[in-house]
Amino acid sequence: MLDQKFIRENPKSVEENLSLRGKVYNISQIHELTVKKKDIDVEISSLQSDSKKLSKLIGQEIRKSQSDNSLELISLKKKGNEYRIKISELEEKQRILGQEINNQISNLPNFPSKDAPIGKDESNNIQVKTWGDPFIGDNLKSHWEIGENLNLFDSINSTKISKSRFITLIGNGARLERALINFMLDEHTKNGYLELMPPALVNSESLKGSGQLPKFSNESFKCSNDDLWLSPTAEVPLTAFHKNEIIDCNQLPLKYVAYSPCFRREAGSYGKDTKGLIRLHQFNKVELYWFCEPSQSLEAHKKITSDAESILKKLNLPYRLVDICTGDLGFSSSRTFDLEVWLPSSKCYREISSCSNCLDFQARRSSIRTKIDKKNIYLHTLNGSGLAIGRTMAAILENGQQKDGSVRIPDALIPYFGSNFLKTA
RNA sequence: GGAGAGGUGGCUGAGUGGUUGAAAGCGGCUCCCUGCUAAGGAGUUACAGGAGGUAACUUUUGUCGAGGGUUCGAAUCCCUCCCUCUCCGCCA
Repeated sequence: MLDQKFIRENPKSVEENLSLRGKVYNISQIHELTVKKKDIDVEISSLQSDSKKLSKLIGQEIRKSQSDNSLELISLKKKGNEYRIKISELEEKQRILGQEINNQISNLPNFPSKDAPIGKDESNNIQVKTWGDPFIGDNLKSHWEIGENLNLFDSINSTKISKSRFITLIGNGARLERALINFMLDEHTKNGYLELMPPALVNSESLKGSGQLPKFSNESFKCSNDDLWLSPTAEVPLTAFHKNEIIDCNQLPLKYVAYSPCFRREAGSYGKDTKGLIRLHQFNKVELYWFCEPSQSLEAHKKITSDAESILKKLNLPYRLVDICTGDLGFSSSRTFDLEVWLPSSKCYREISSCSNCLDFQARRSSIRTKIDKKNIYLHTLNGSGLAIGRTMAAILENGQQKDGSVRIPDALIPYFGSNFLKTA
């Protein structure tokens, strides 16, 4: 959420900043509404002040005269009644305006960072660095072929259970998934993160708080009988964990790691990644999340990204770091670094982690603050996948594939998985 | 799902229509006293918004779970909702 006062006082600057996203934003209407609302706020405030004084006077008169229906009192009460009518009329206008403003501002994305590369879509993203040597060879199998050969997961039967884009992990596939979750959680907790296991169902407020609502209601699953949604990412419950709080600045930064199942409708992605583990309605993810003081967030962004990278390094998976351009930034983010893992079968890098600095955008929506120098200021929030489990499995299968059809398990994972190769049973 | 109880400031806890933004206590902060510590004394101590000021600050409004209503005036009366707790039932 952008600051309403800032919009009122700097409409031009708001438009310029938002337009970096490669789309024209016209906020003249919102601006006009905020100005109008301010005038009404001031008028109401002054009428209320008068009305309040009158009420006190009436109270004093009643006590003094021991009667509450003298001619003078009746006239004073009548005047009070006029105040009430006038104020309630204005309040109605104020309410409608406030709602409209809120509605419109909720649909505005965050300002892109000045440091983010300017561009209109993902073709303008910038590769910052690569790590490891991409595995290139002939006759390399896709992870879904490997999965089928080794009987690691099943999508056919899963459509019977649910529908397409669901998967059932089987035997060593399920075991590998579990090993990856435990491995990542252990690595991050060793690294100073506090583990949380939040609810998978979240209410509308929480989705608004992190930016998924109101604009992207189409992208999450909703429960029909309750105000609850299946969480699309642990970022949602983690943000909401501290909703409406003022956090002691001595406790900052707060660093959380959470495993959670994630649910996404993937509307509009028909025909994309229909095979394998890349794009599912339900997937597992280990998420990193920071709450920090504004002055720390640039540093925190580097740290959260390198914490996510450390997992890829330990798993010995080649990857690259991409600086997302202004036109490709997510709604809540001001700057995002994507980590993309090498997938030999498709000879390209695929997103496996997205590390974003949301500045105070989510904190303002969720009202999460801290007190610095006696002033309440909104915190900065950062999130990063550390990592998406399904895509990590896909990468391990493809990058670890051997000529004999087996898959080599990365050394770091062996203690968790229990053996060093995946073979046919 | 059935029955009951309850939601007040950082915490405990008073408060059923009129200077109550809210007693009292605890905690926090400032100052005083004291050789140190302990104890004692005085004061102070919520959040959000608006207006004015470069600022320190001044002023004003709203907020006693949330939203409505009654009234000149609501923490207090009425309605709706949410949440918490206890007991029973059901259940991983």
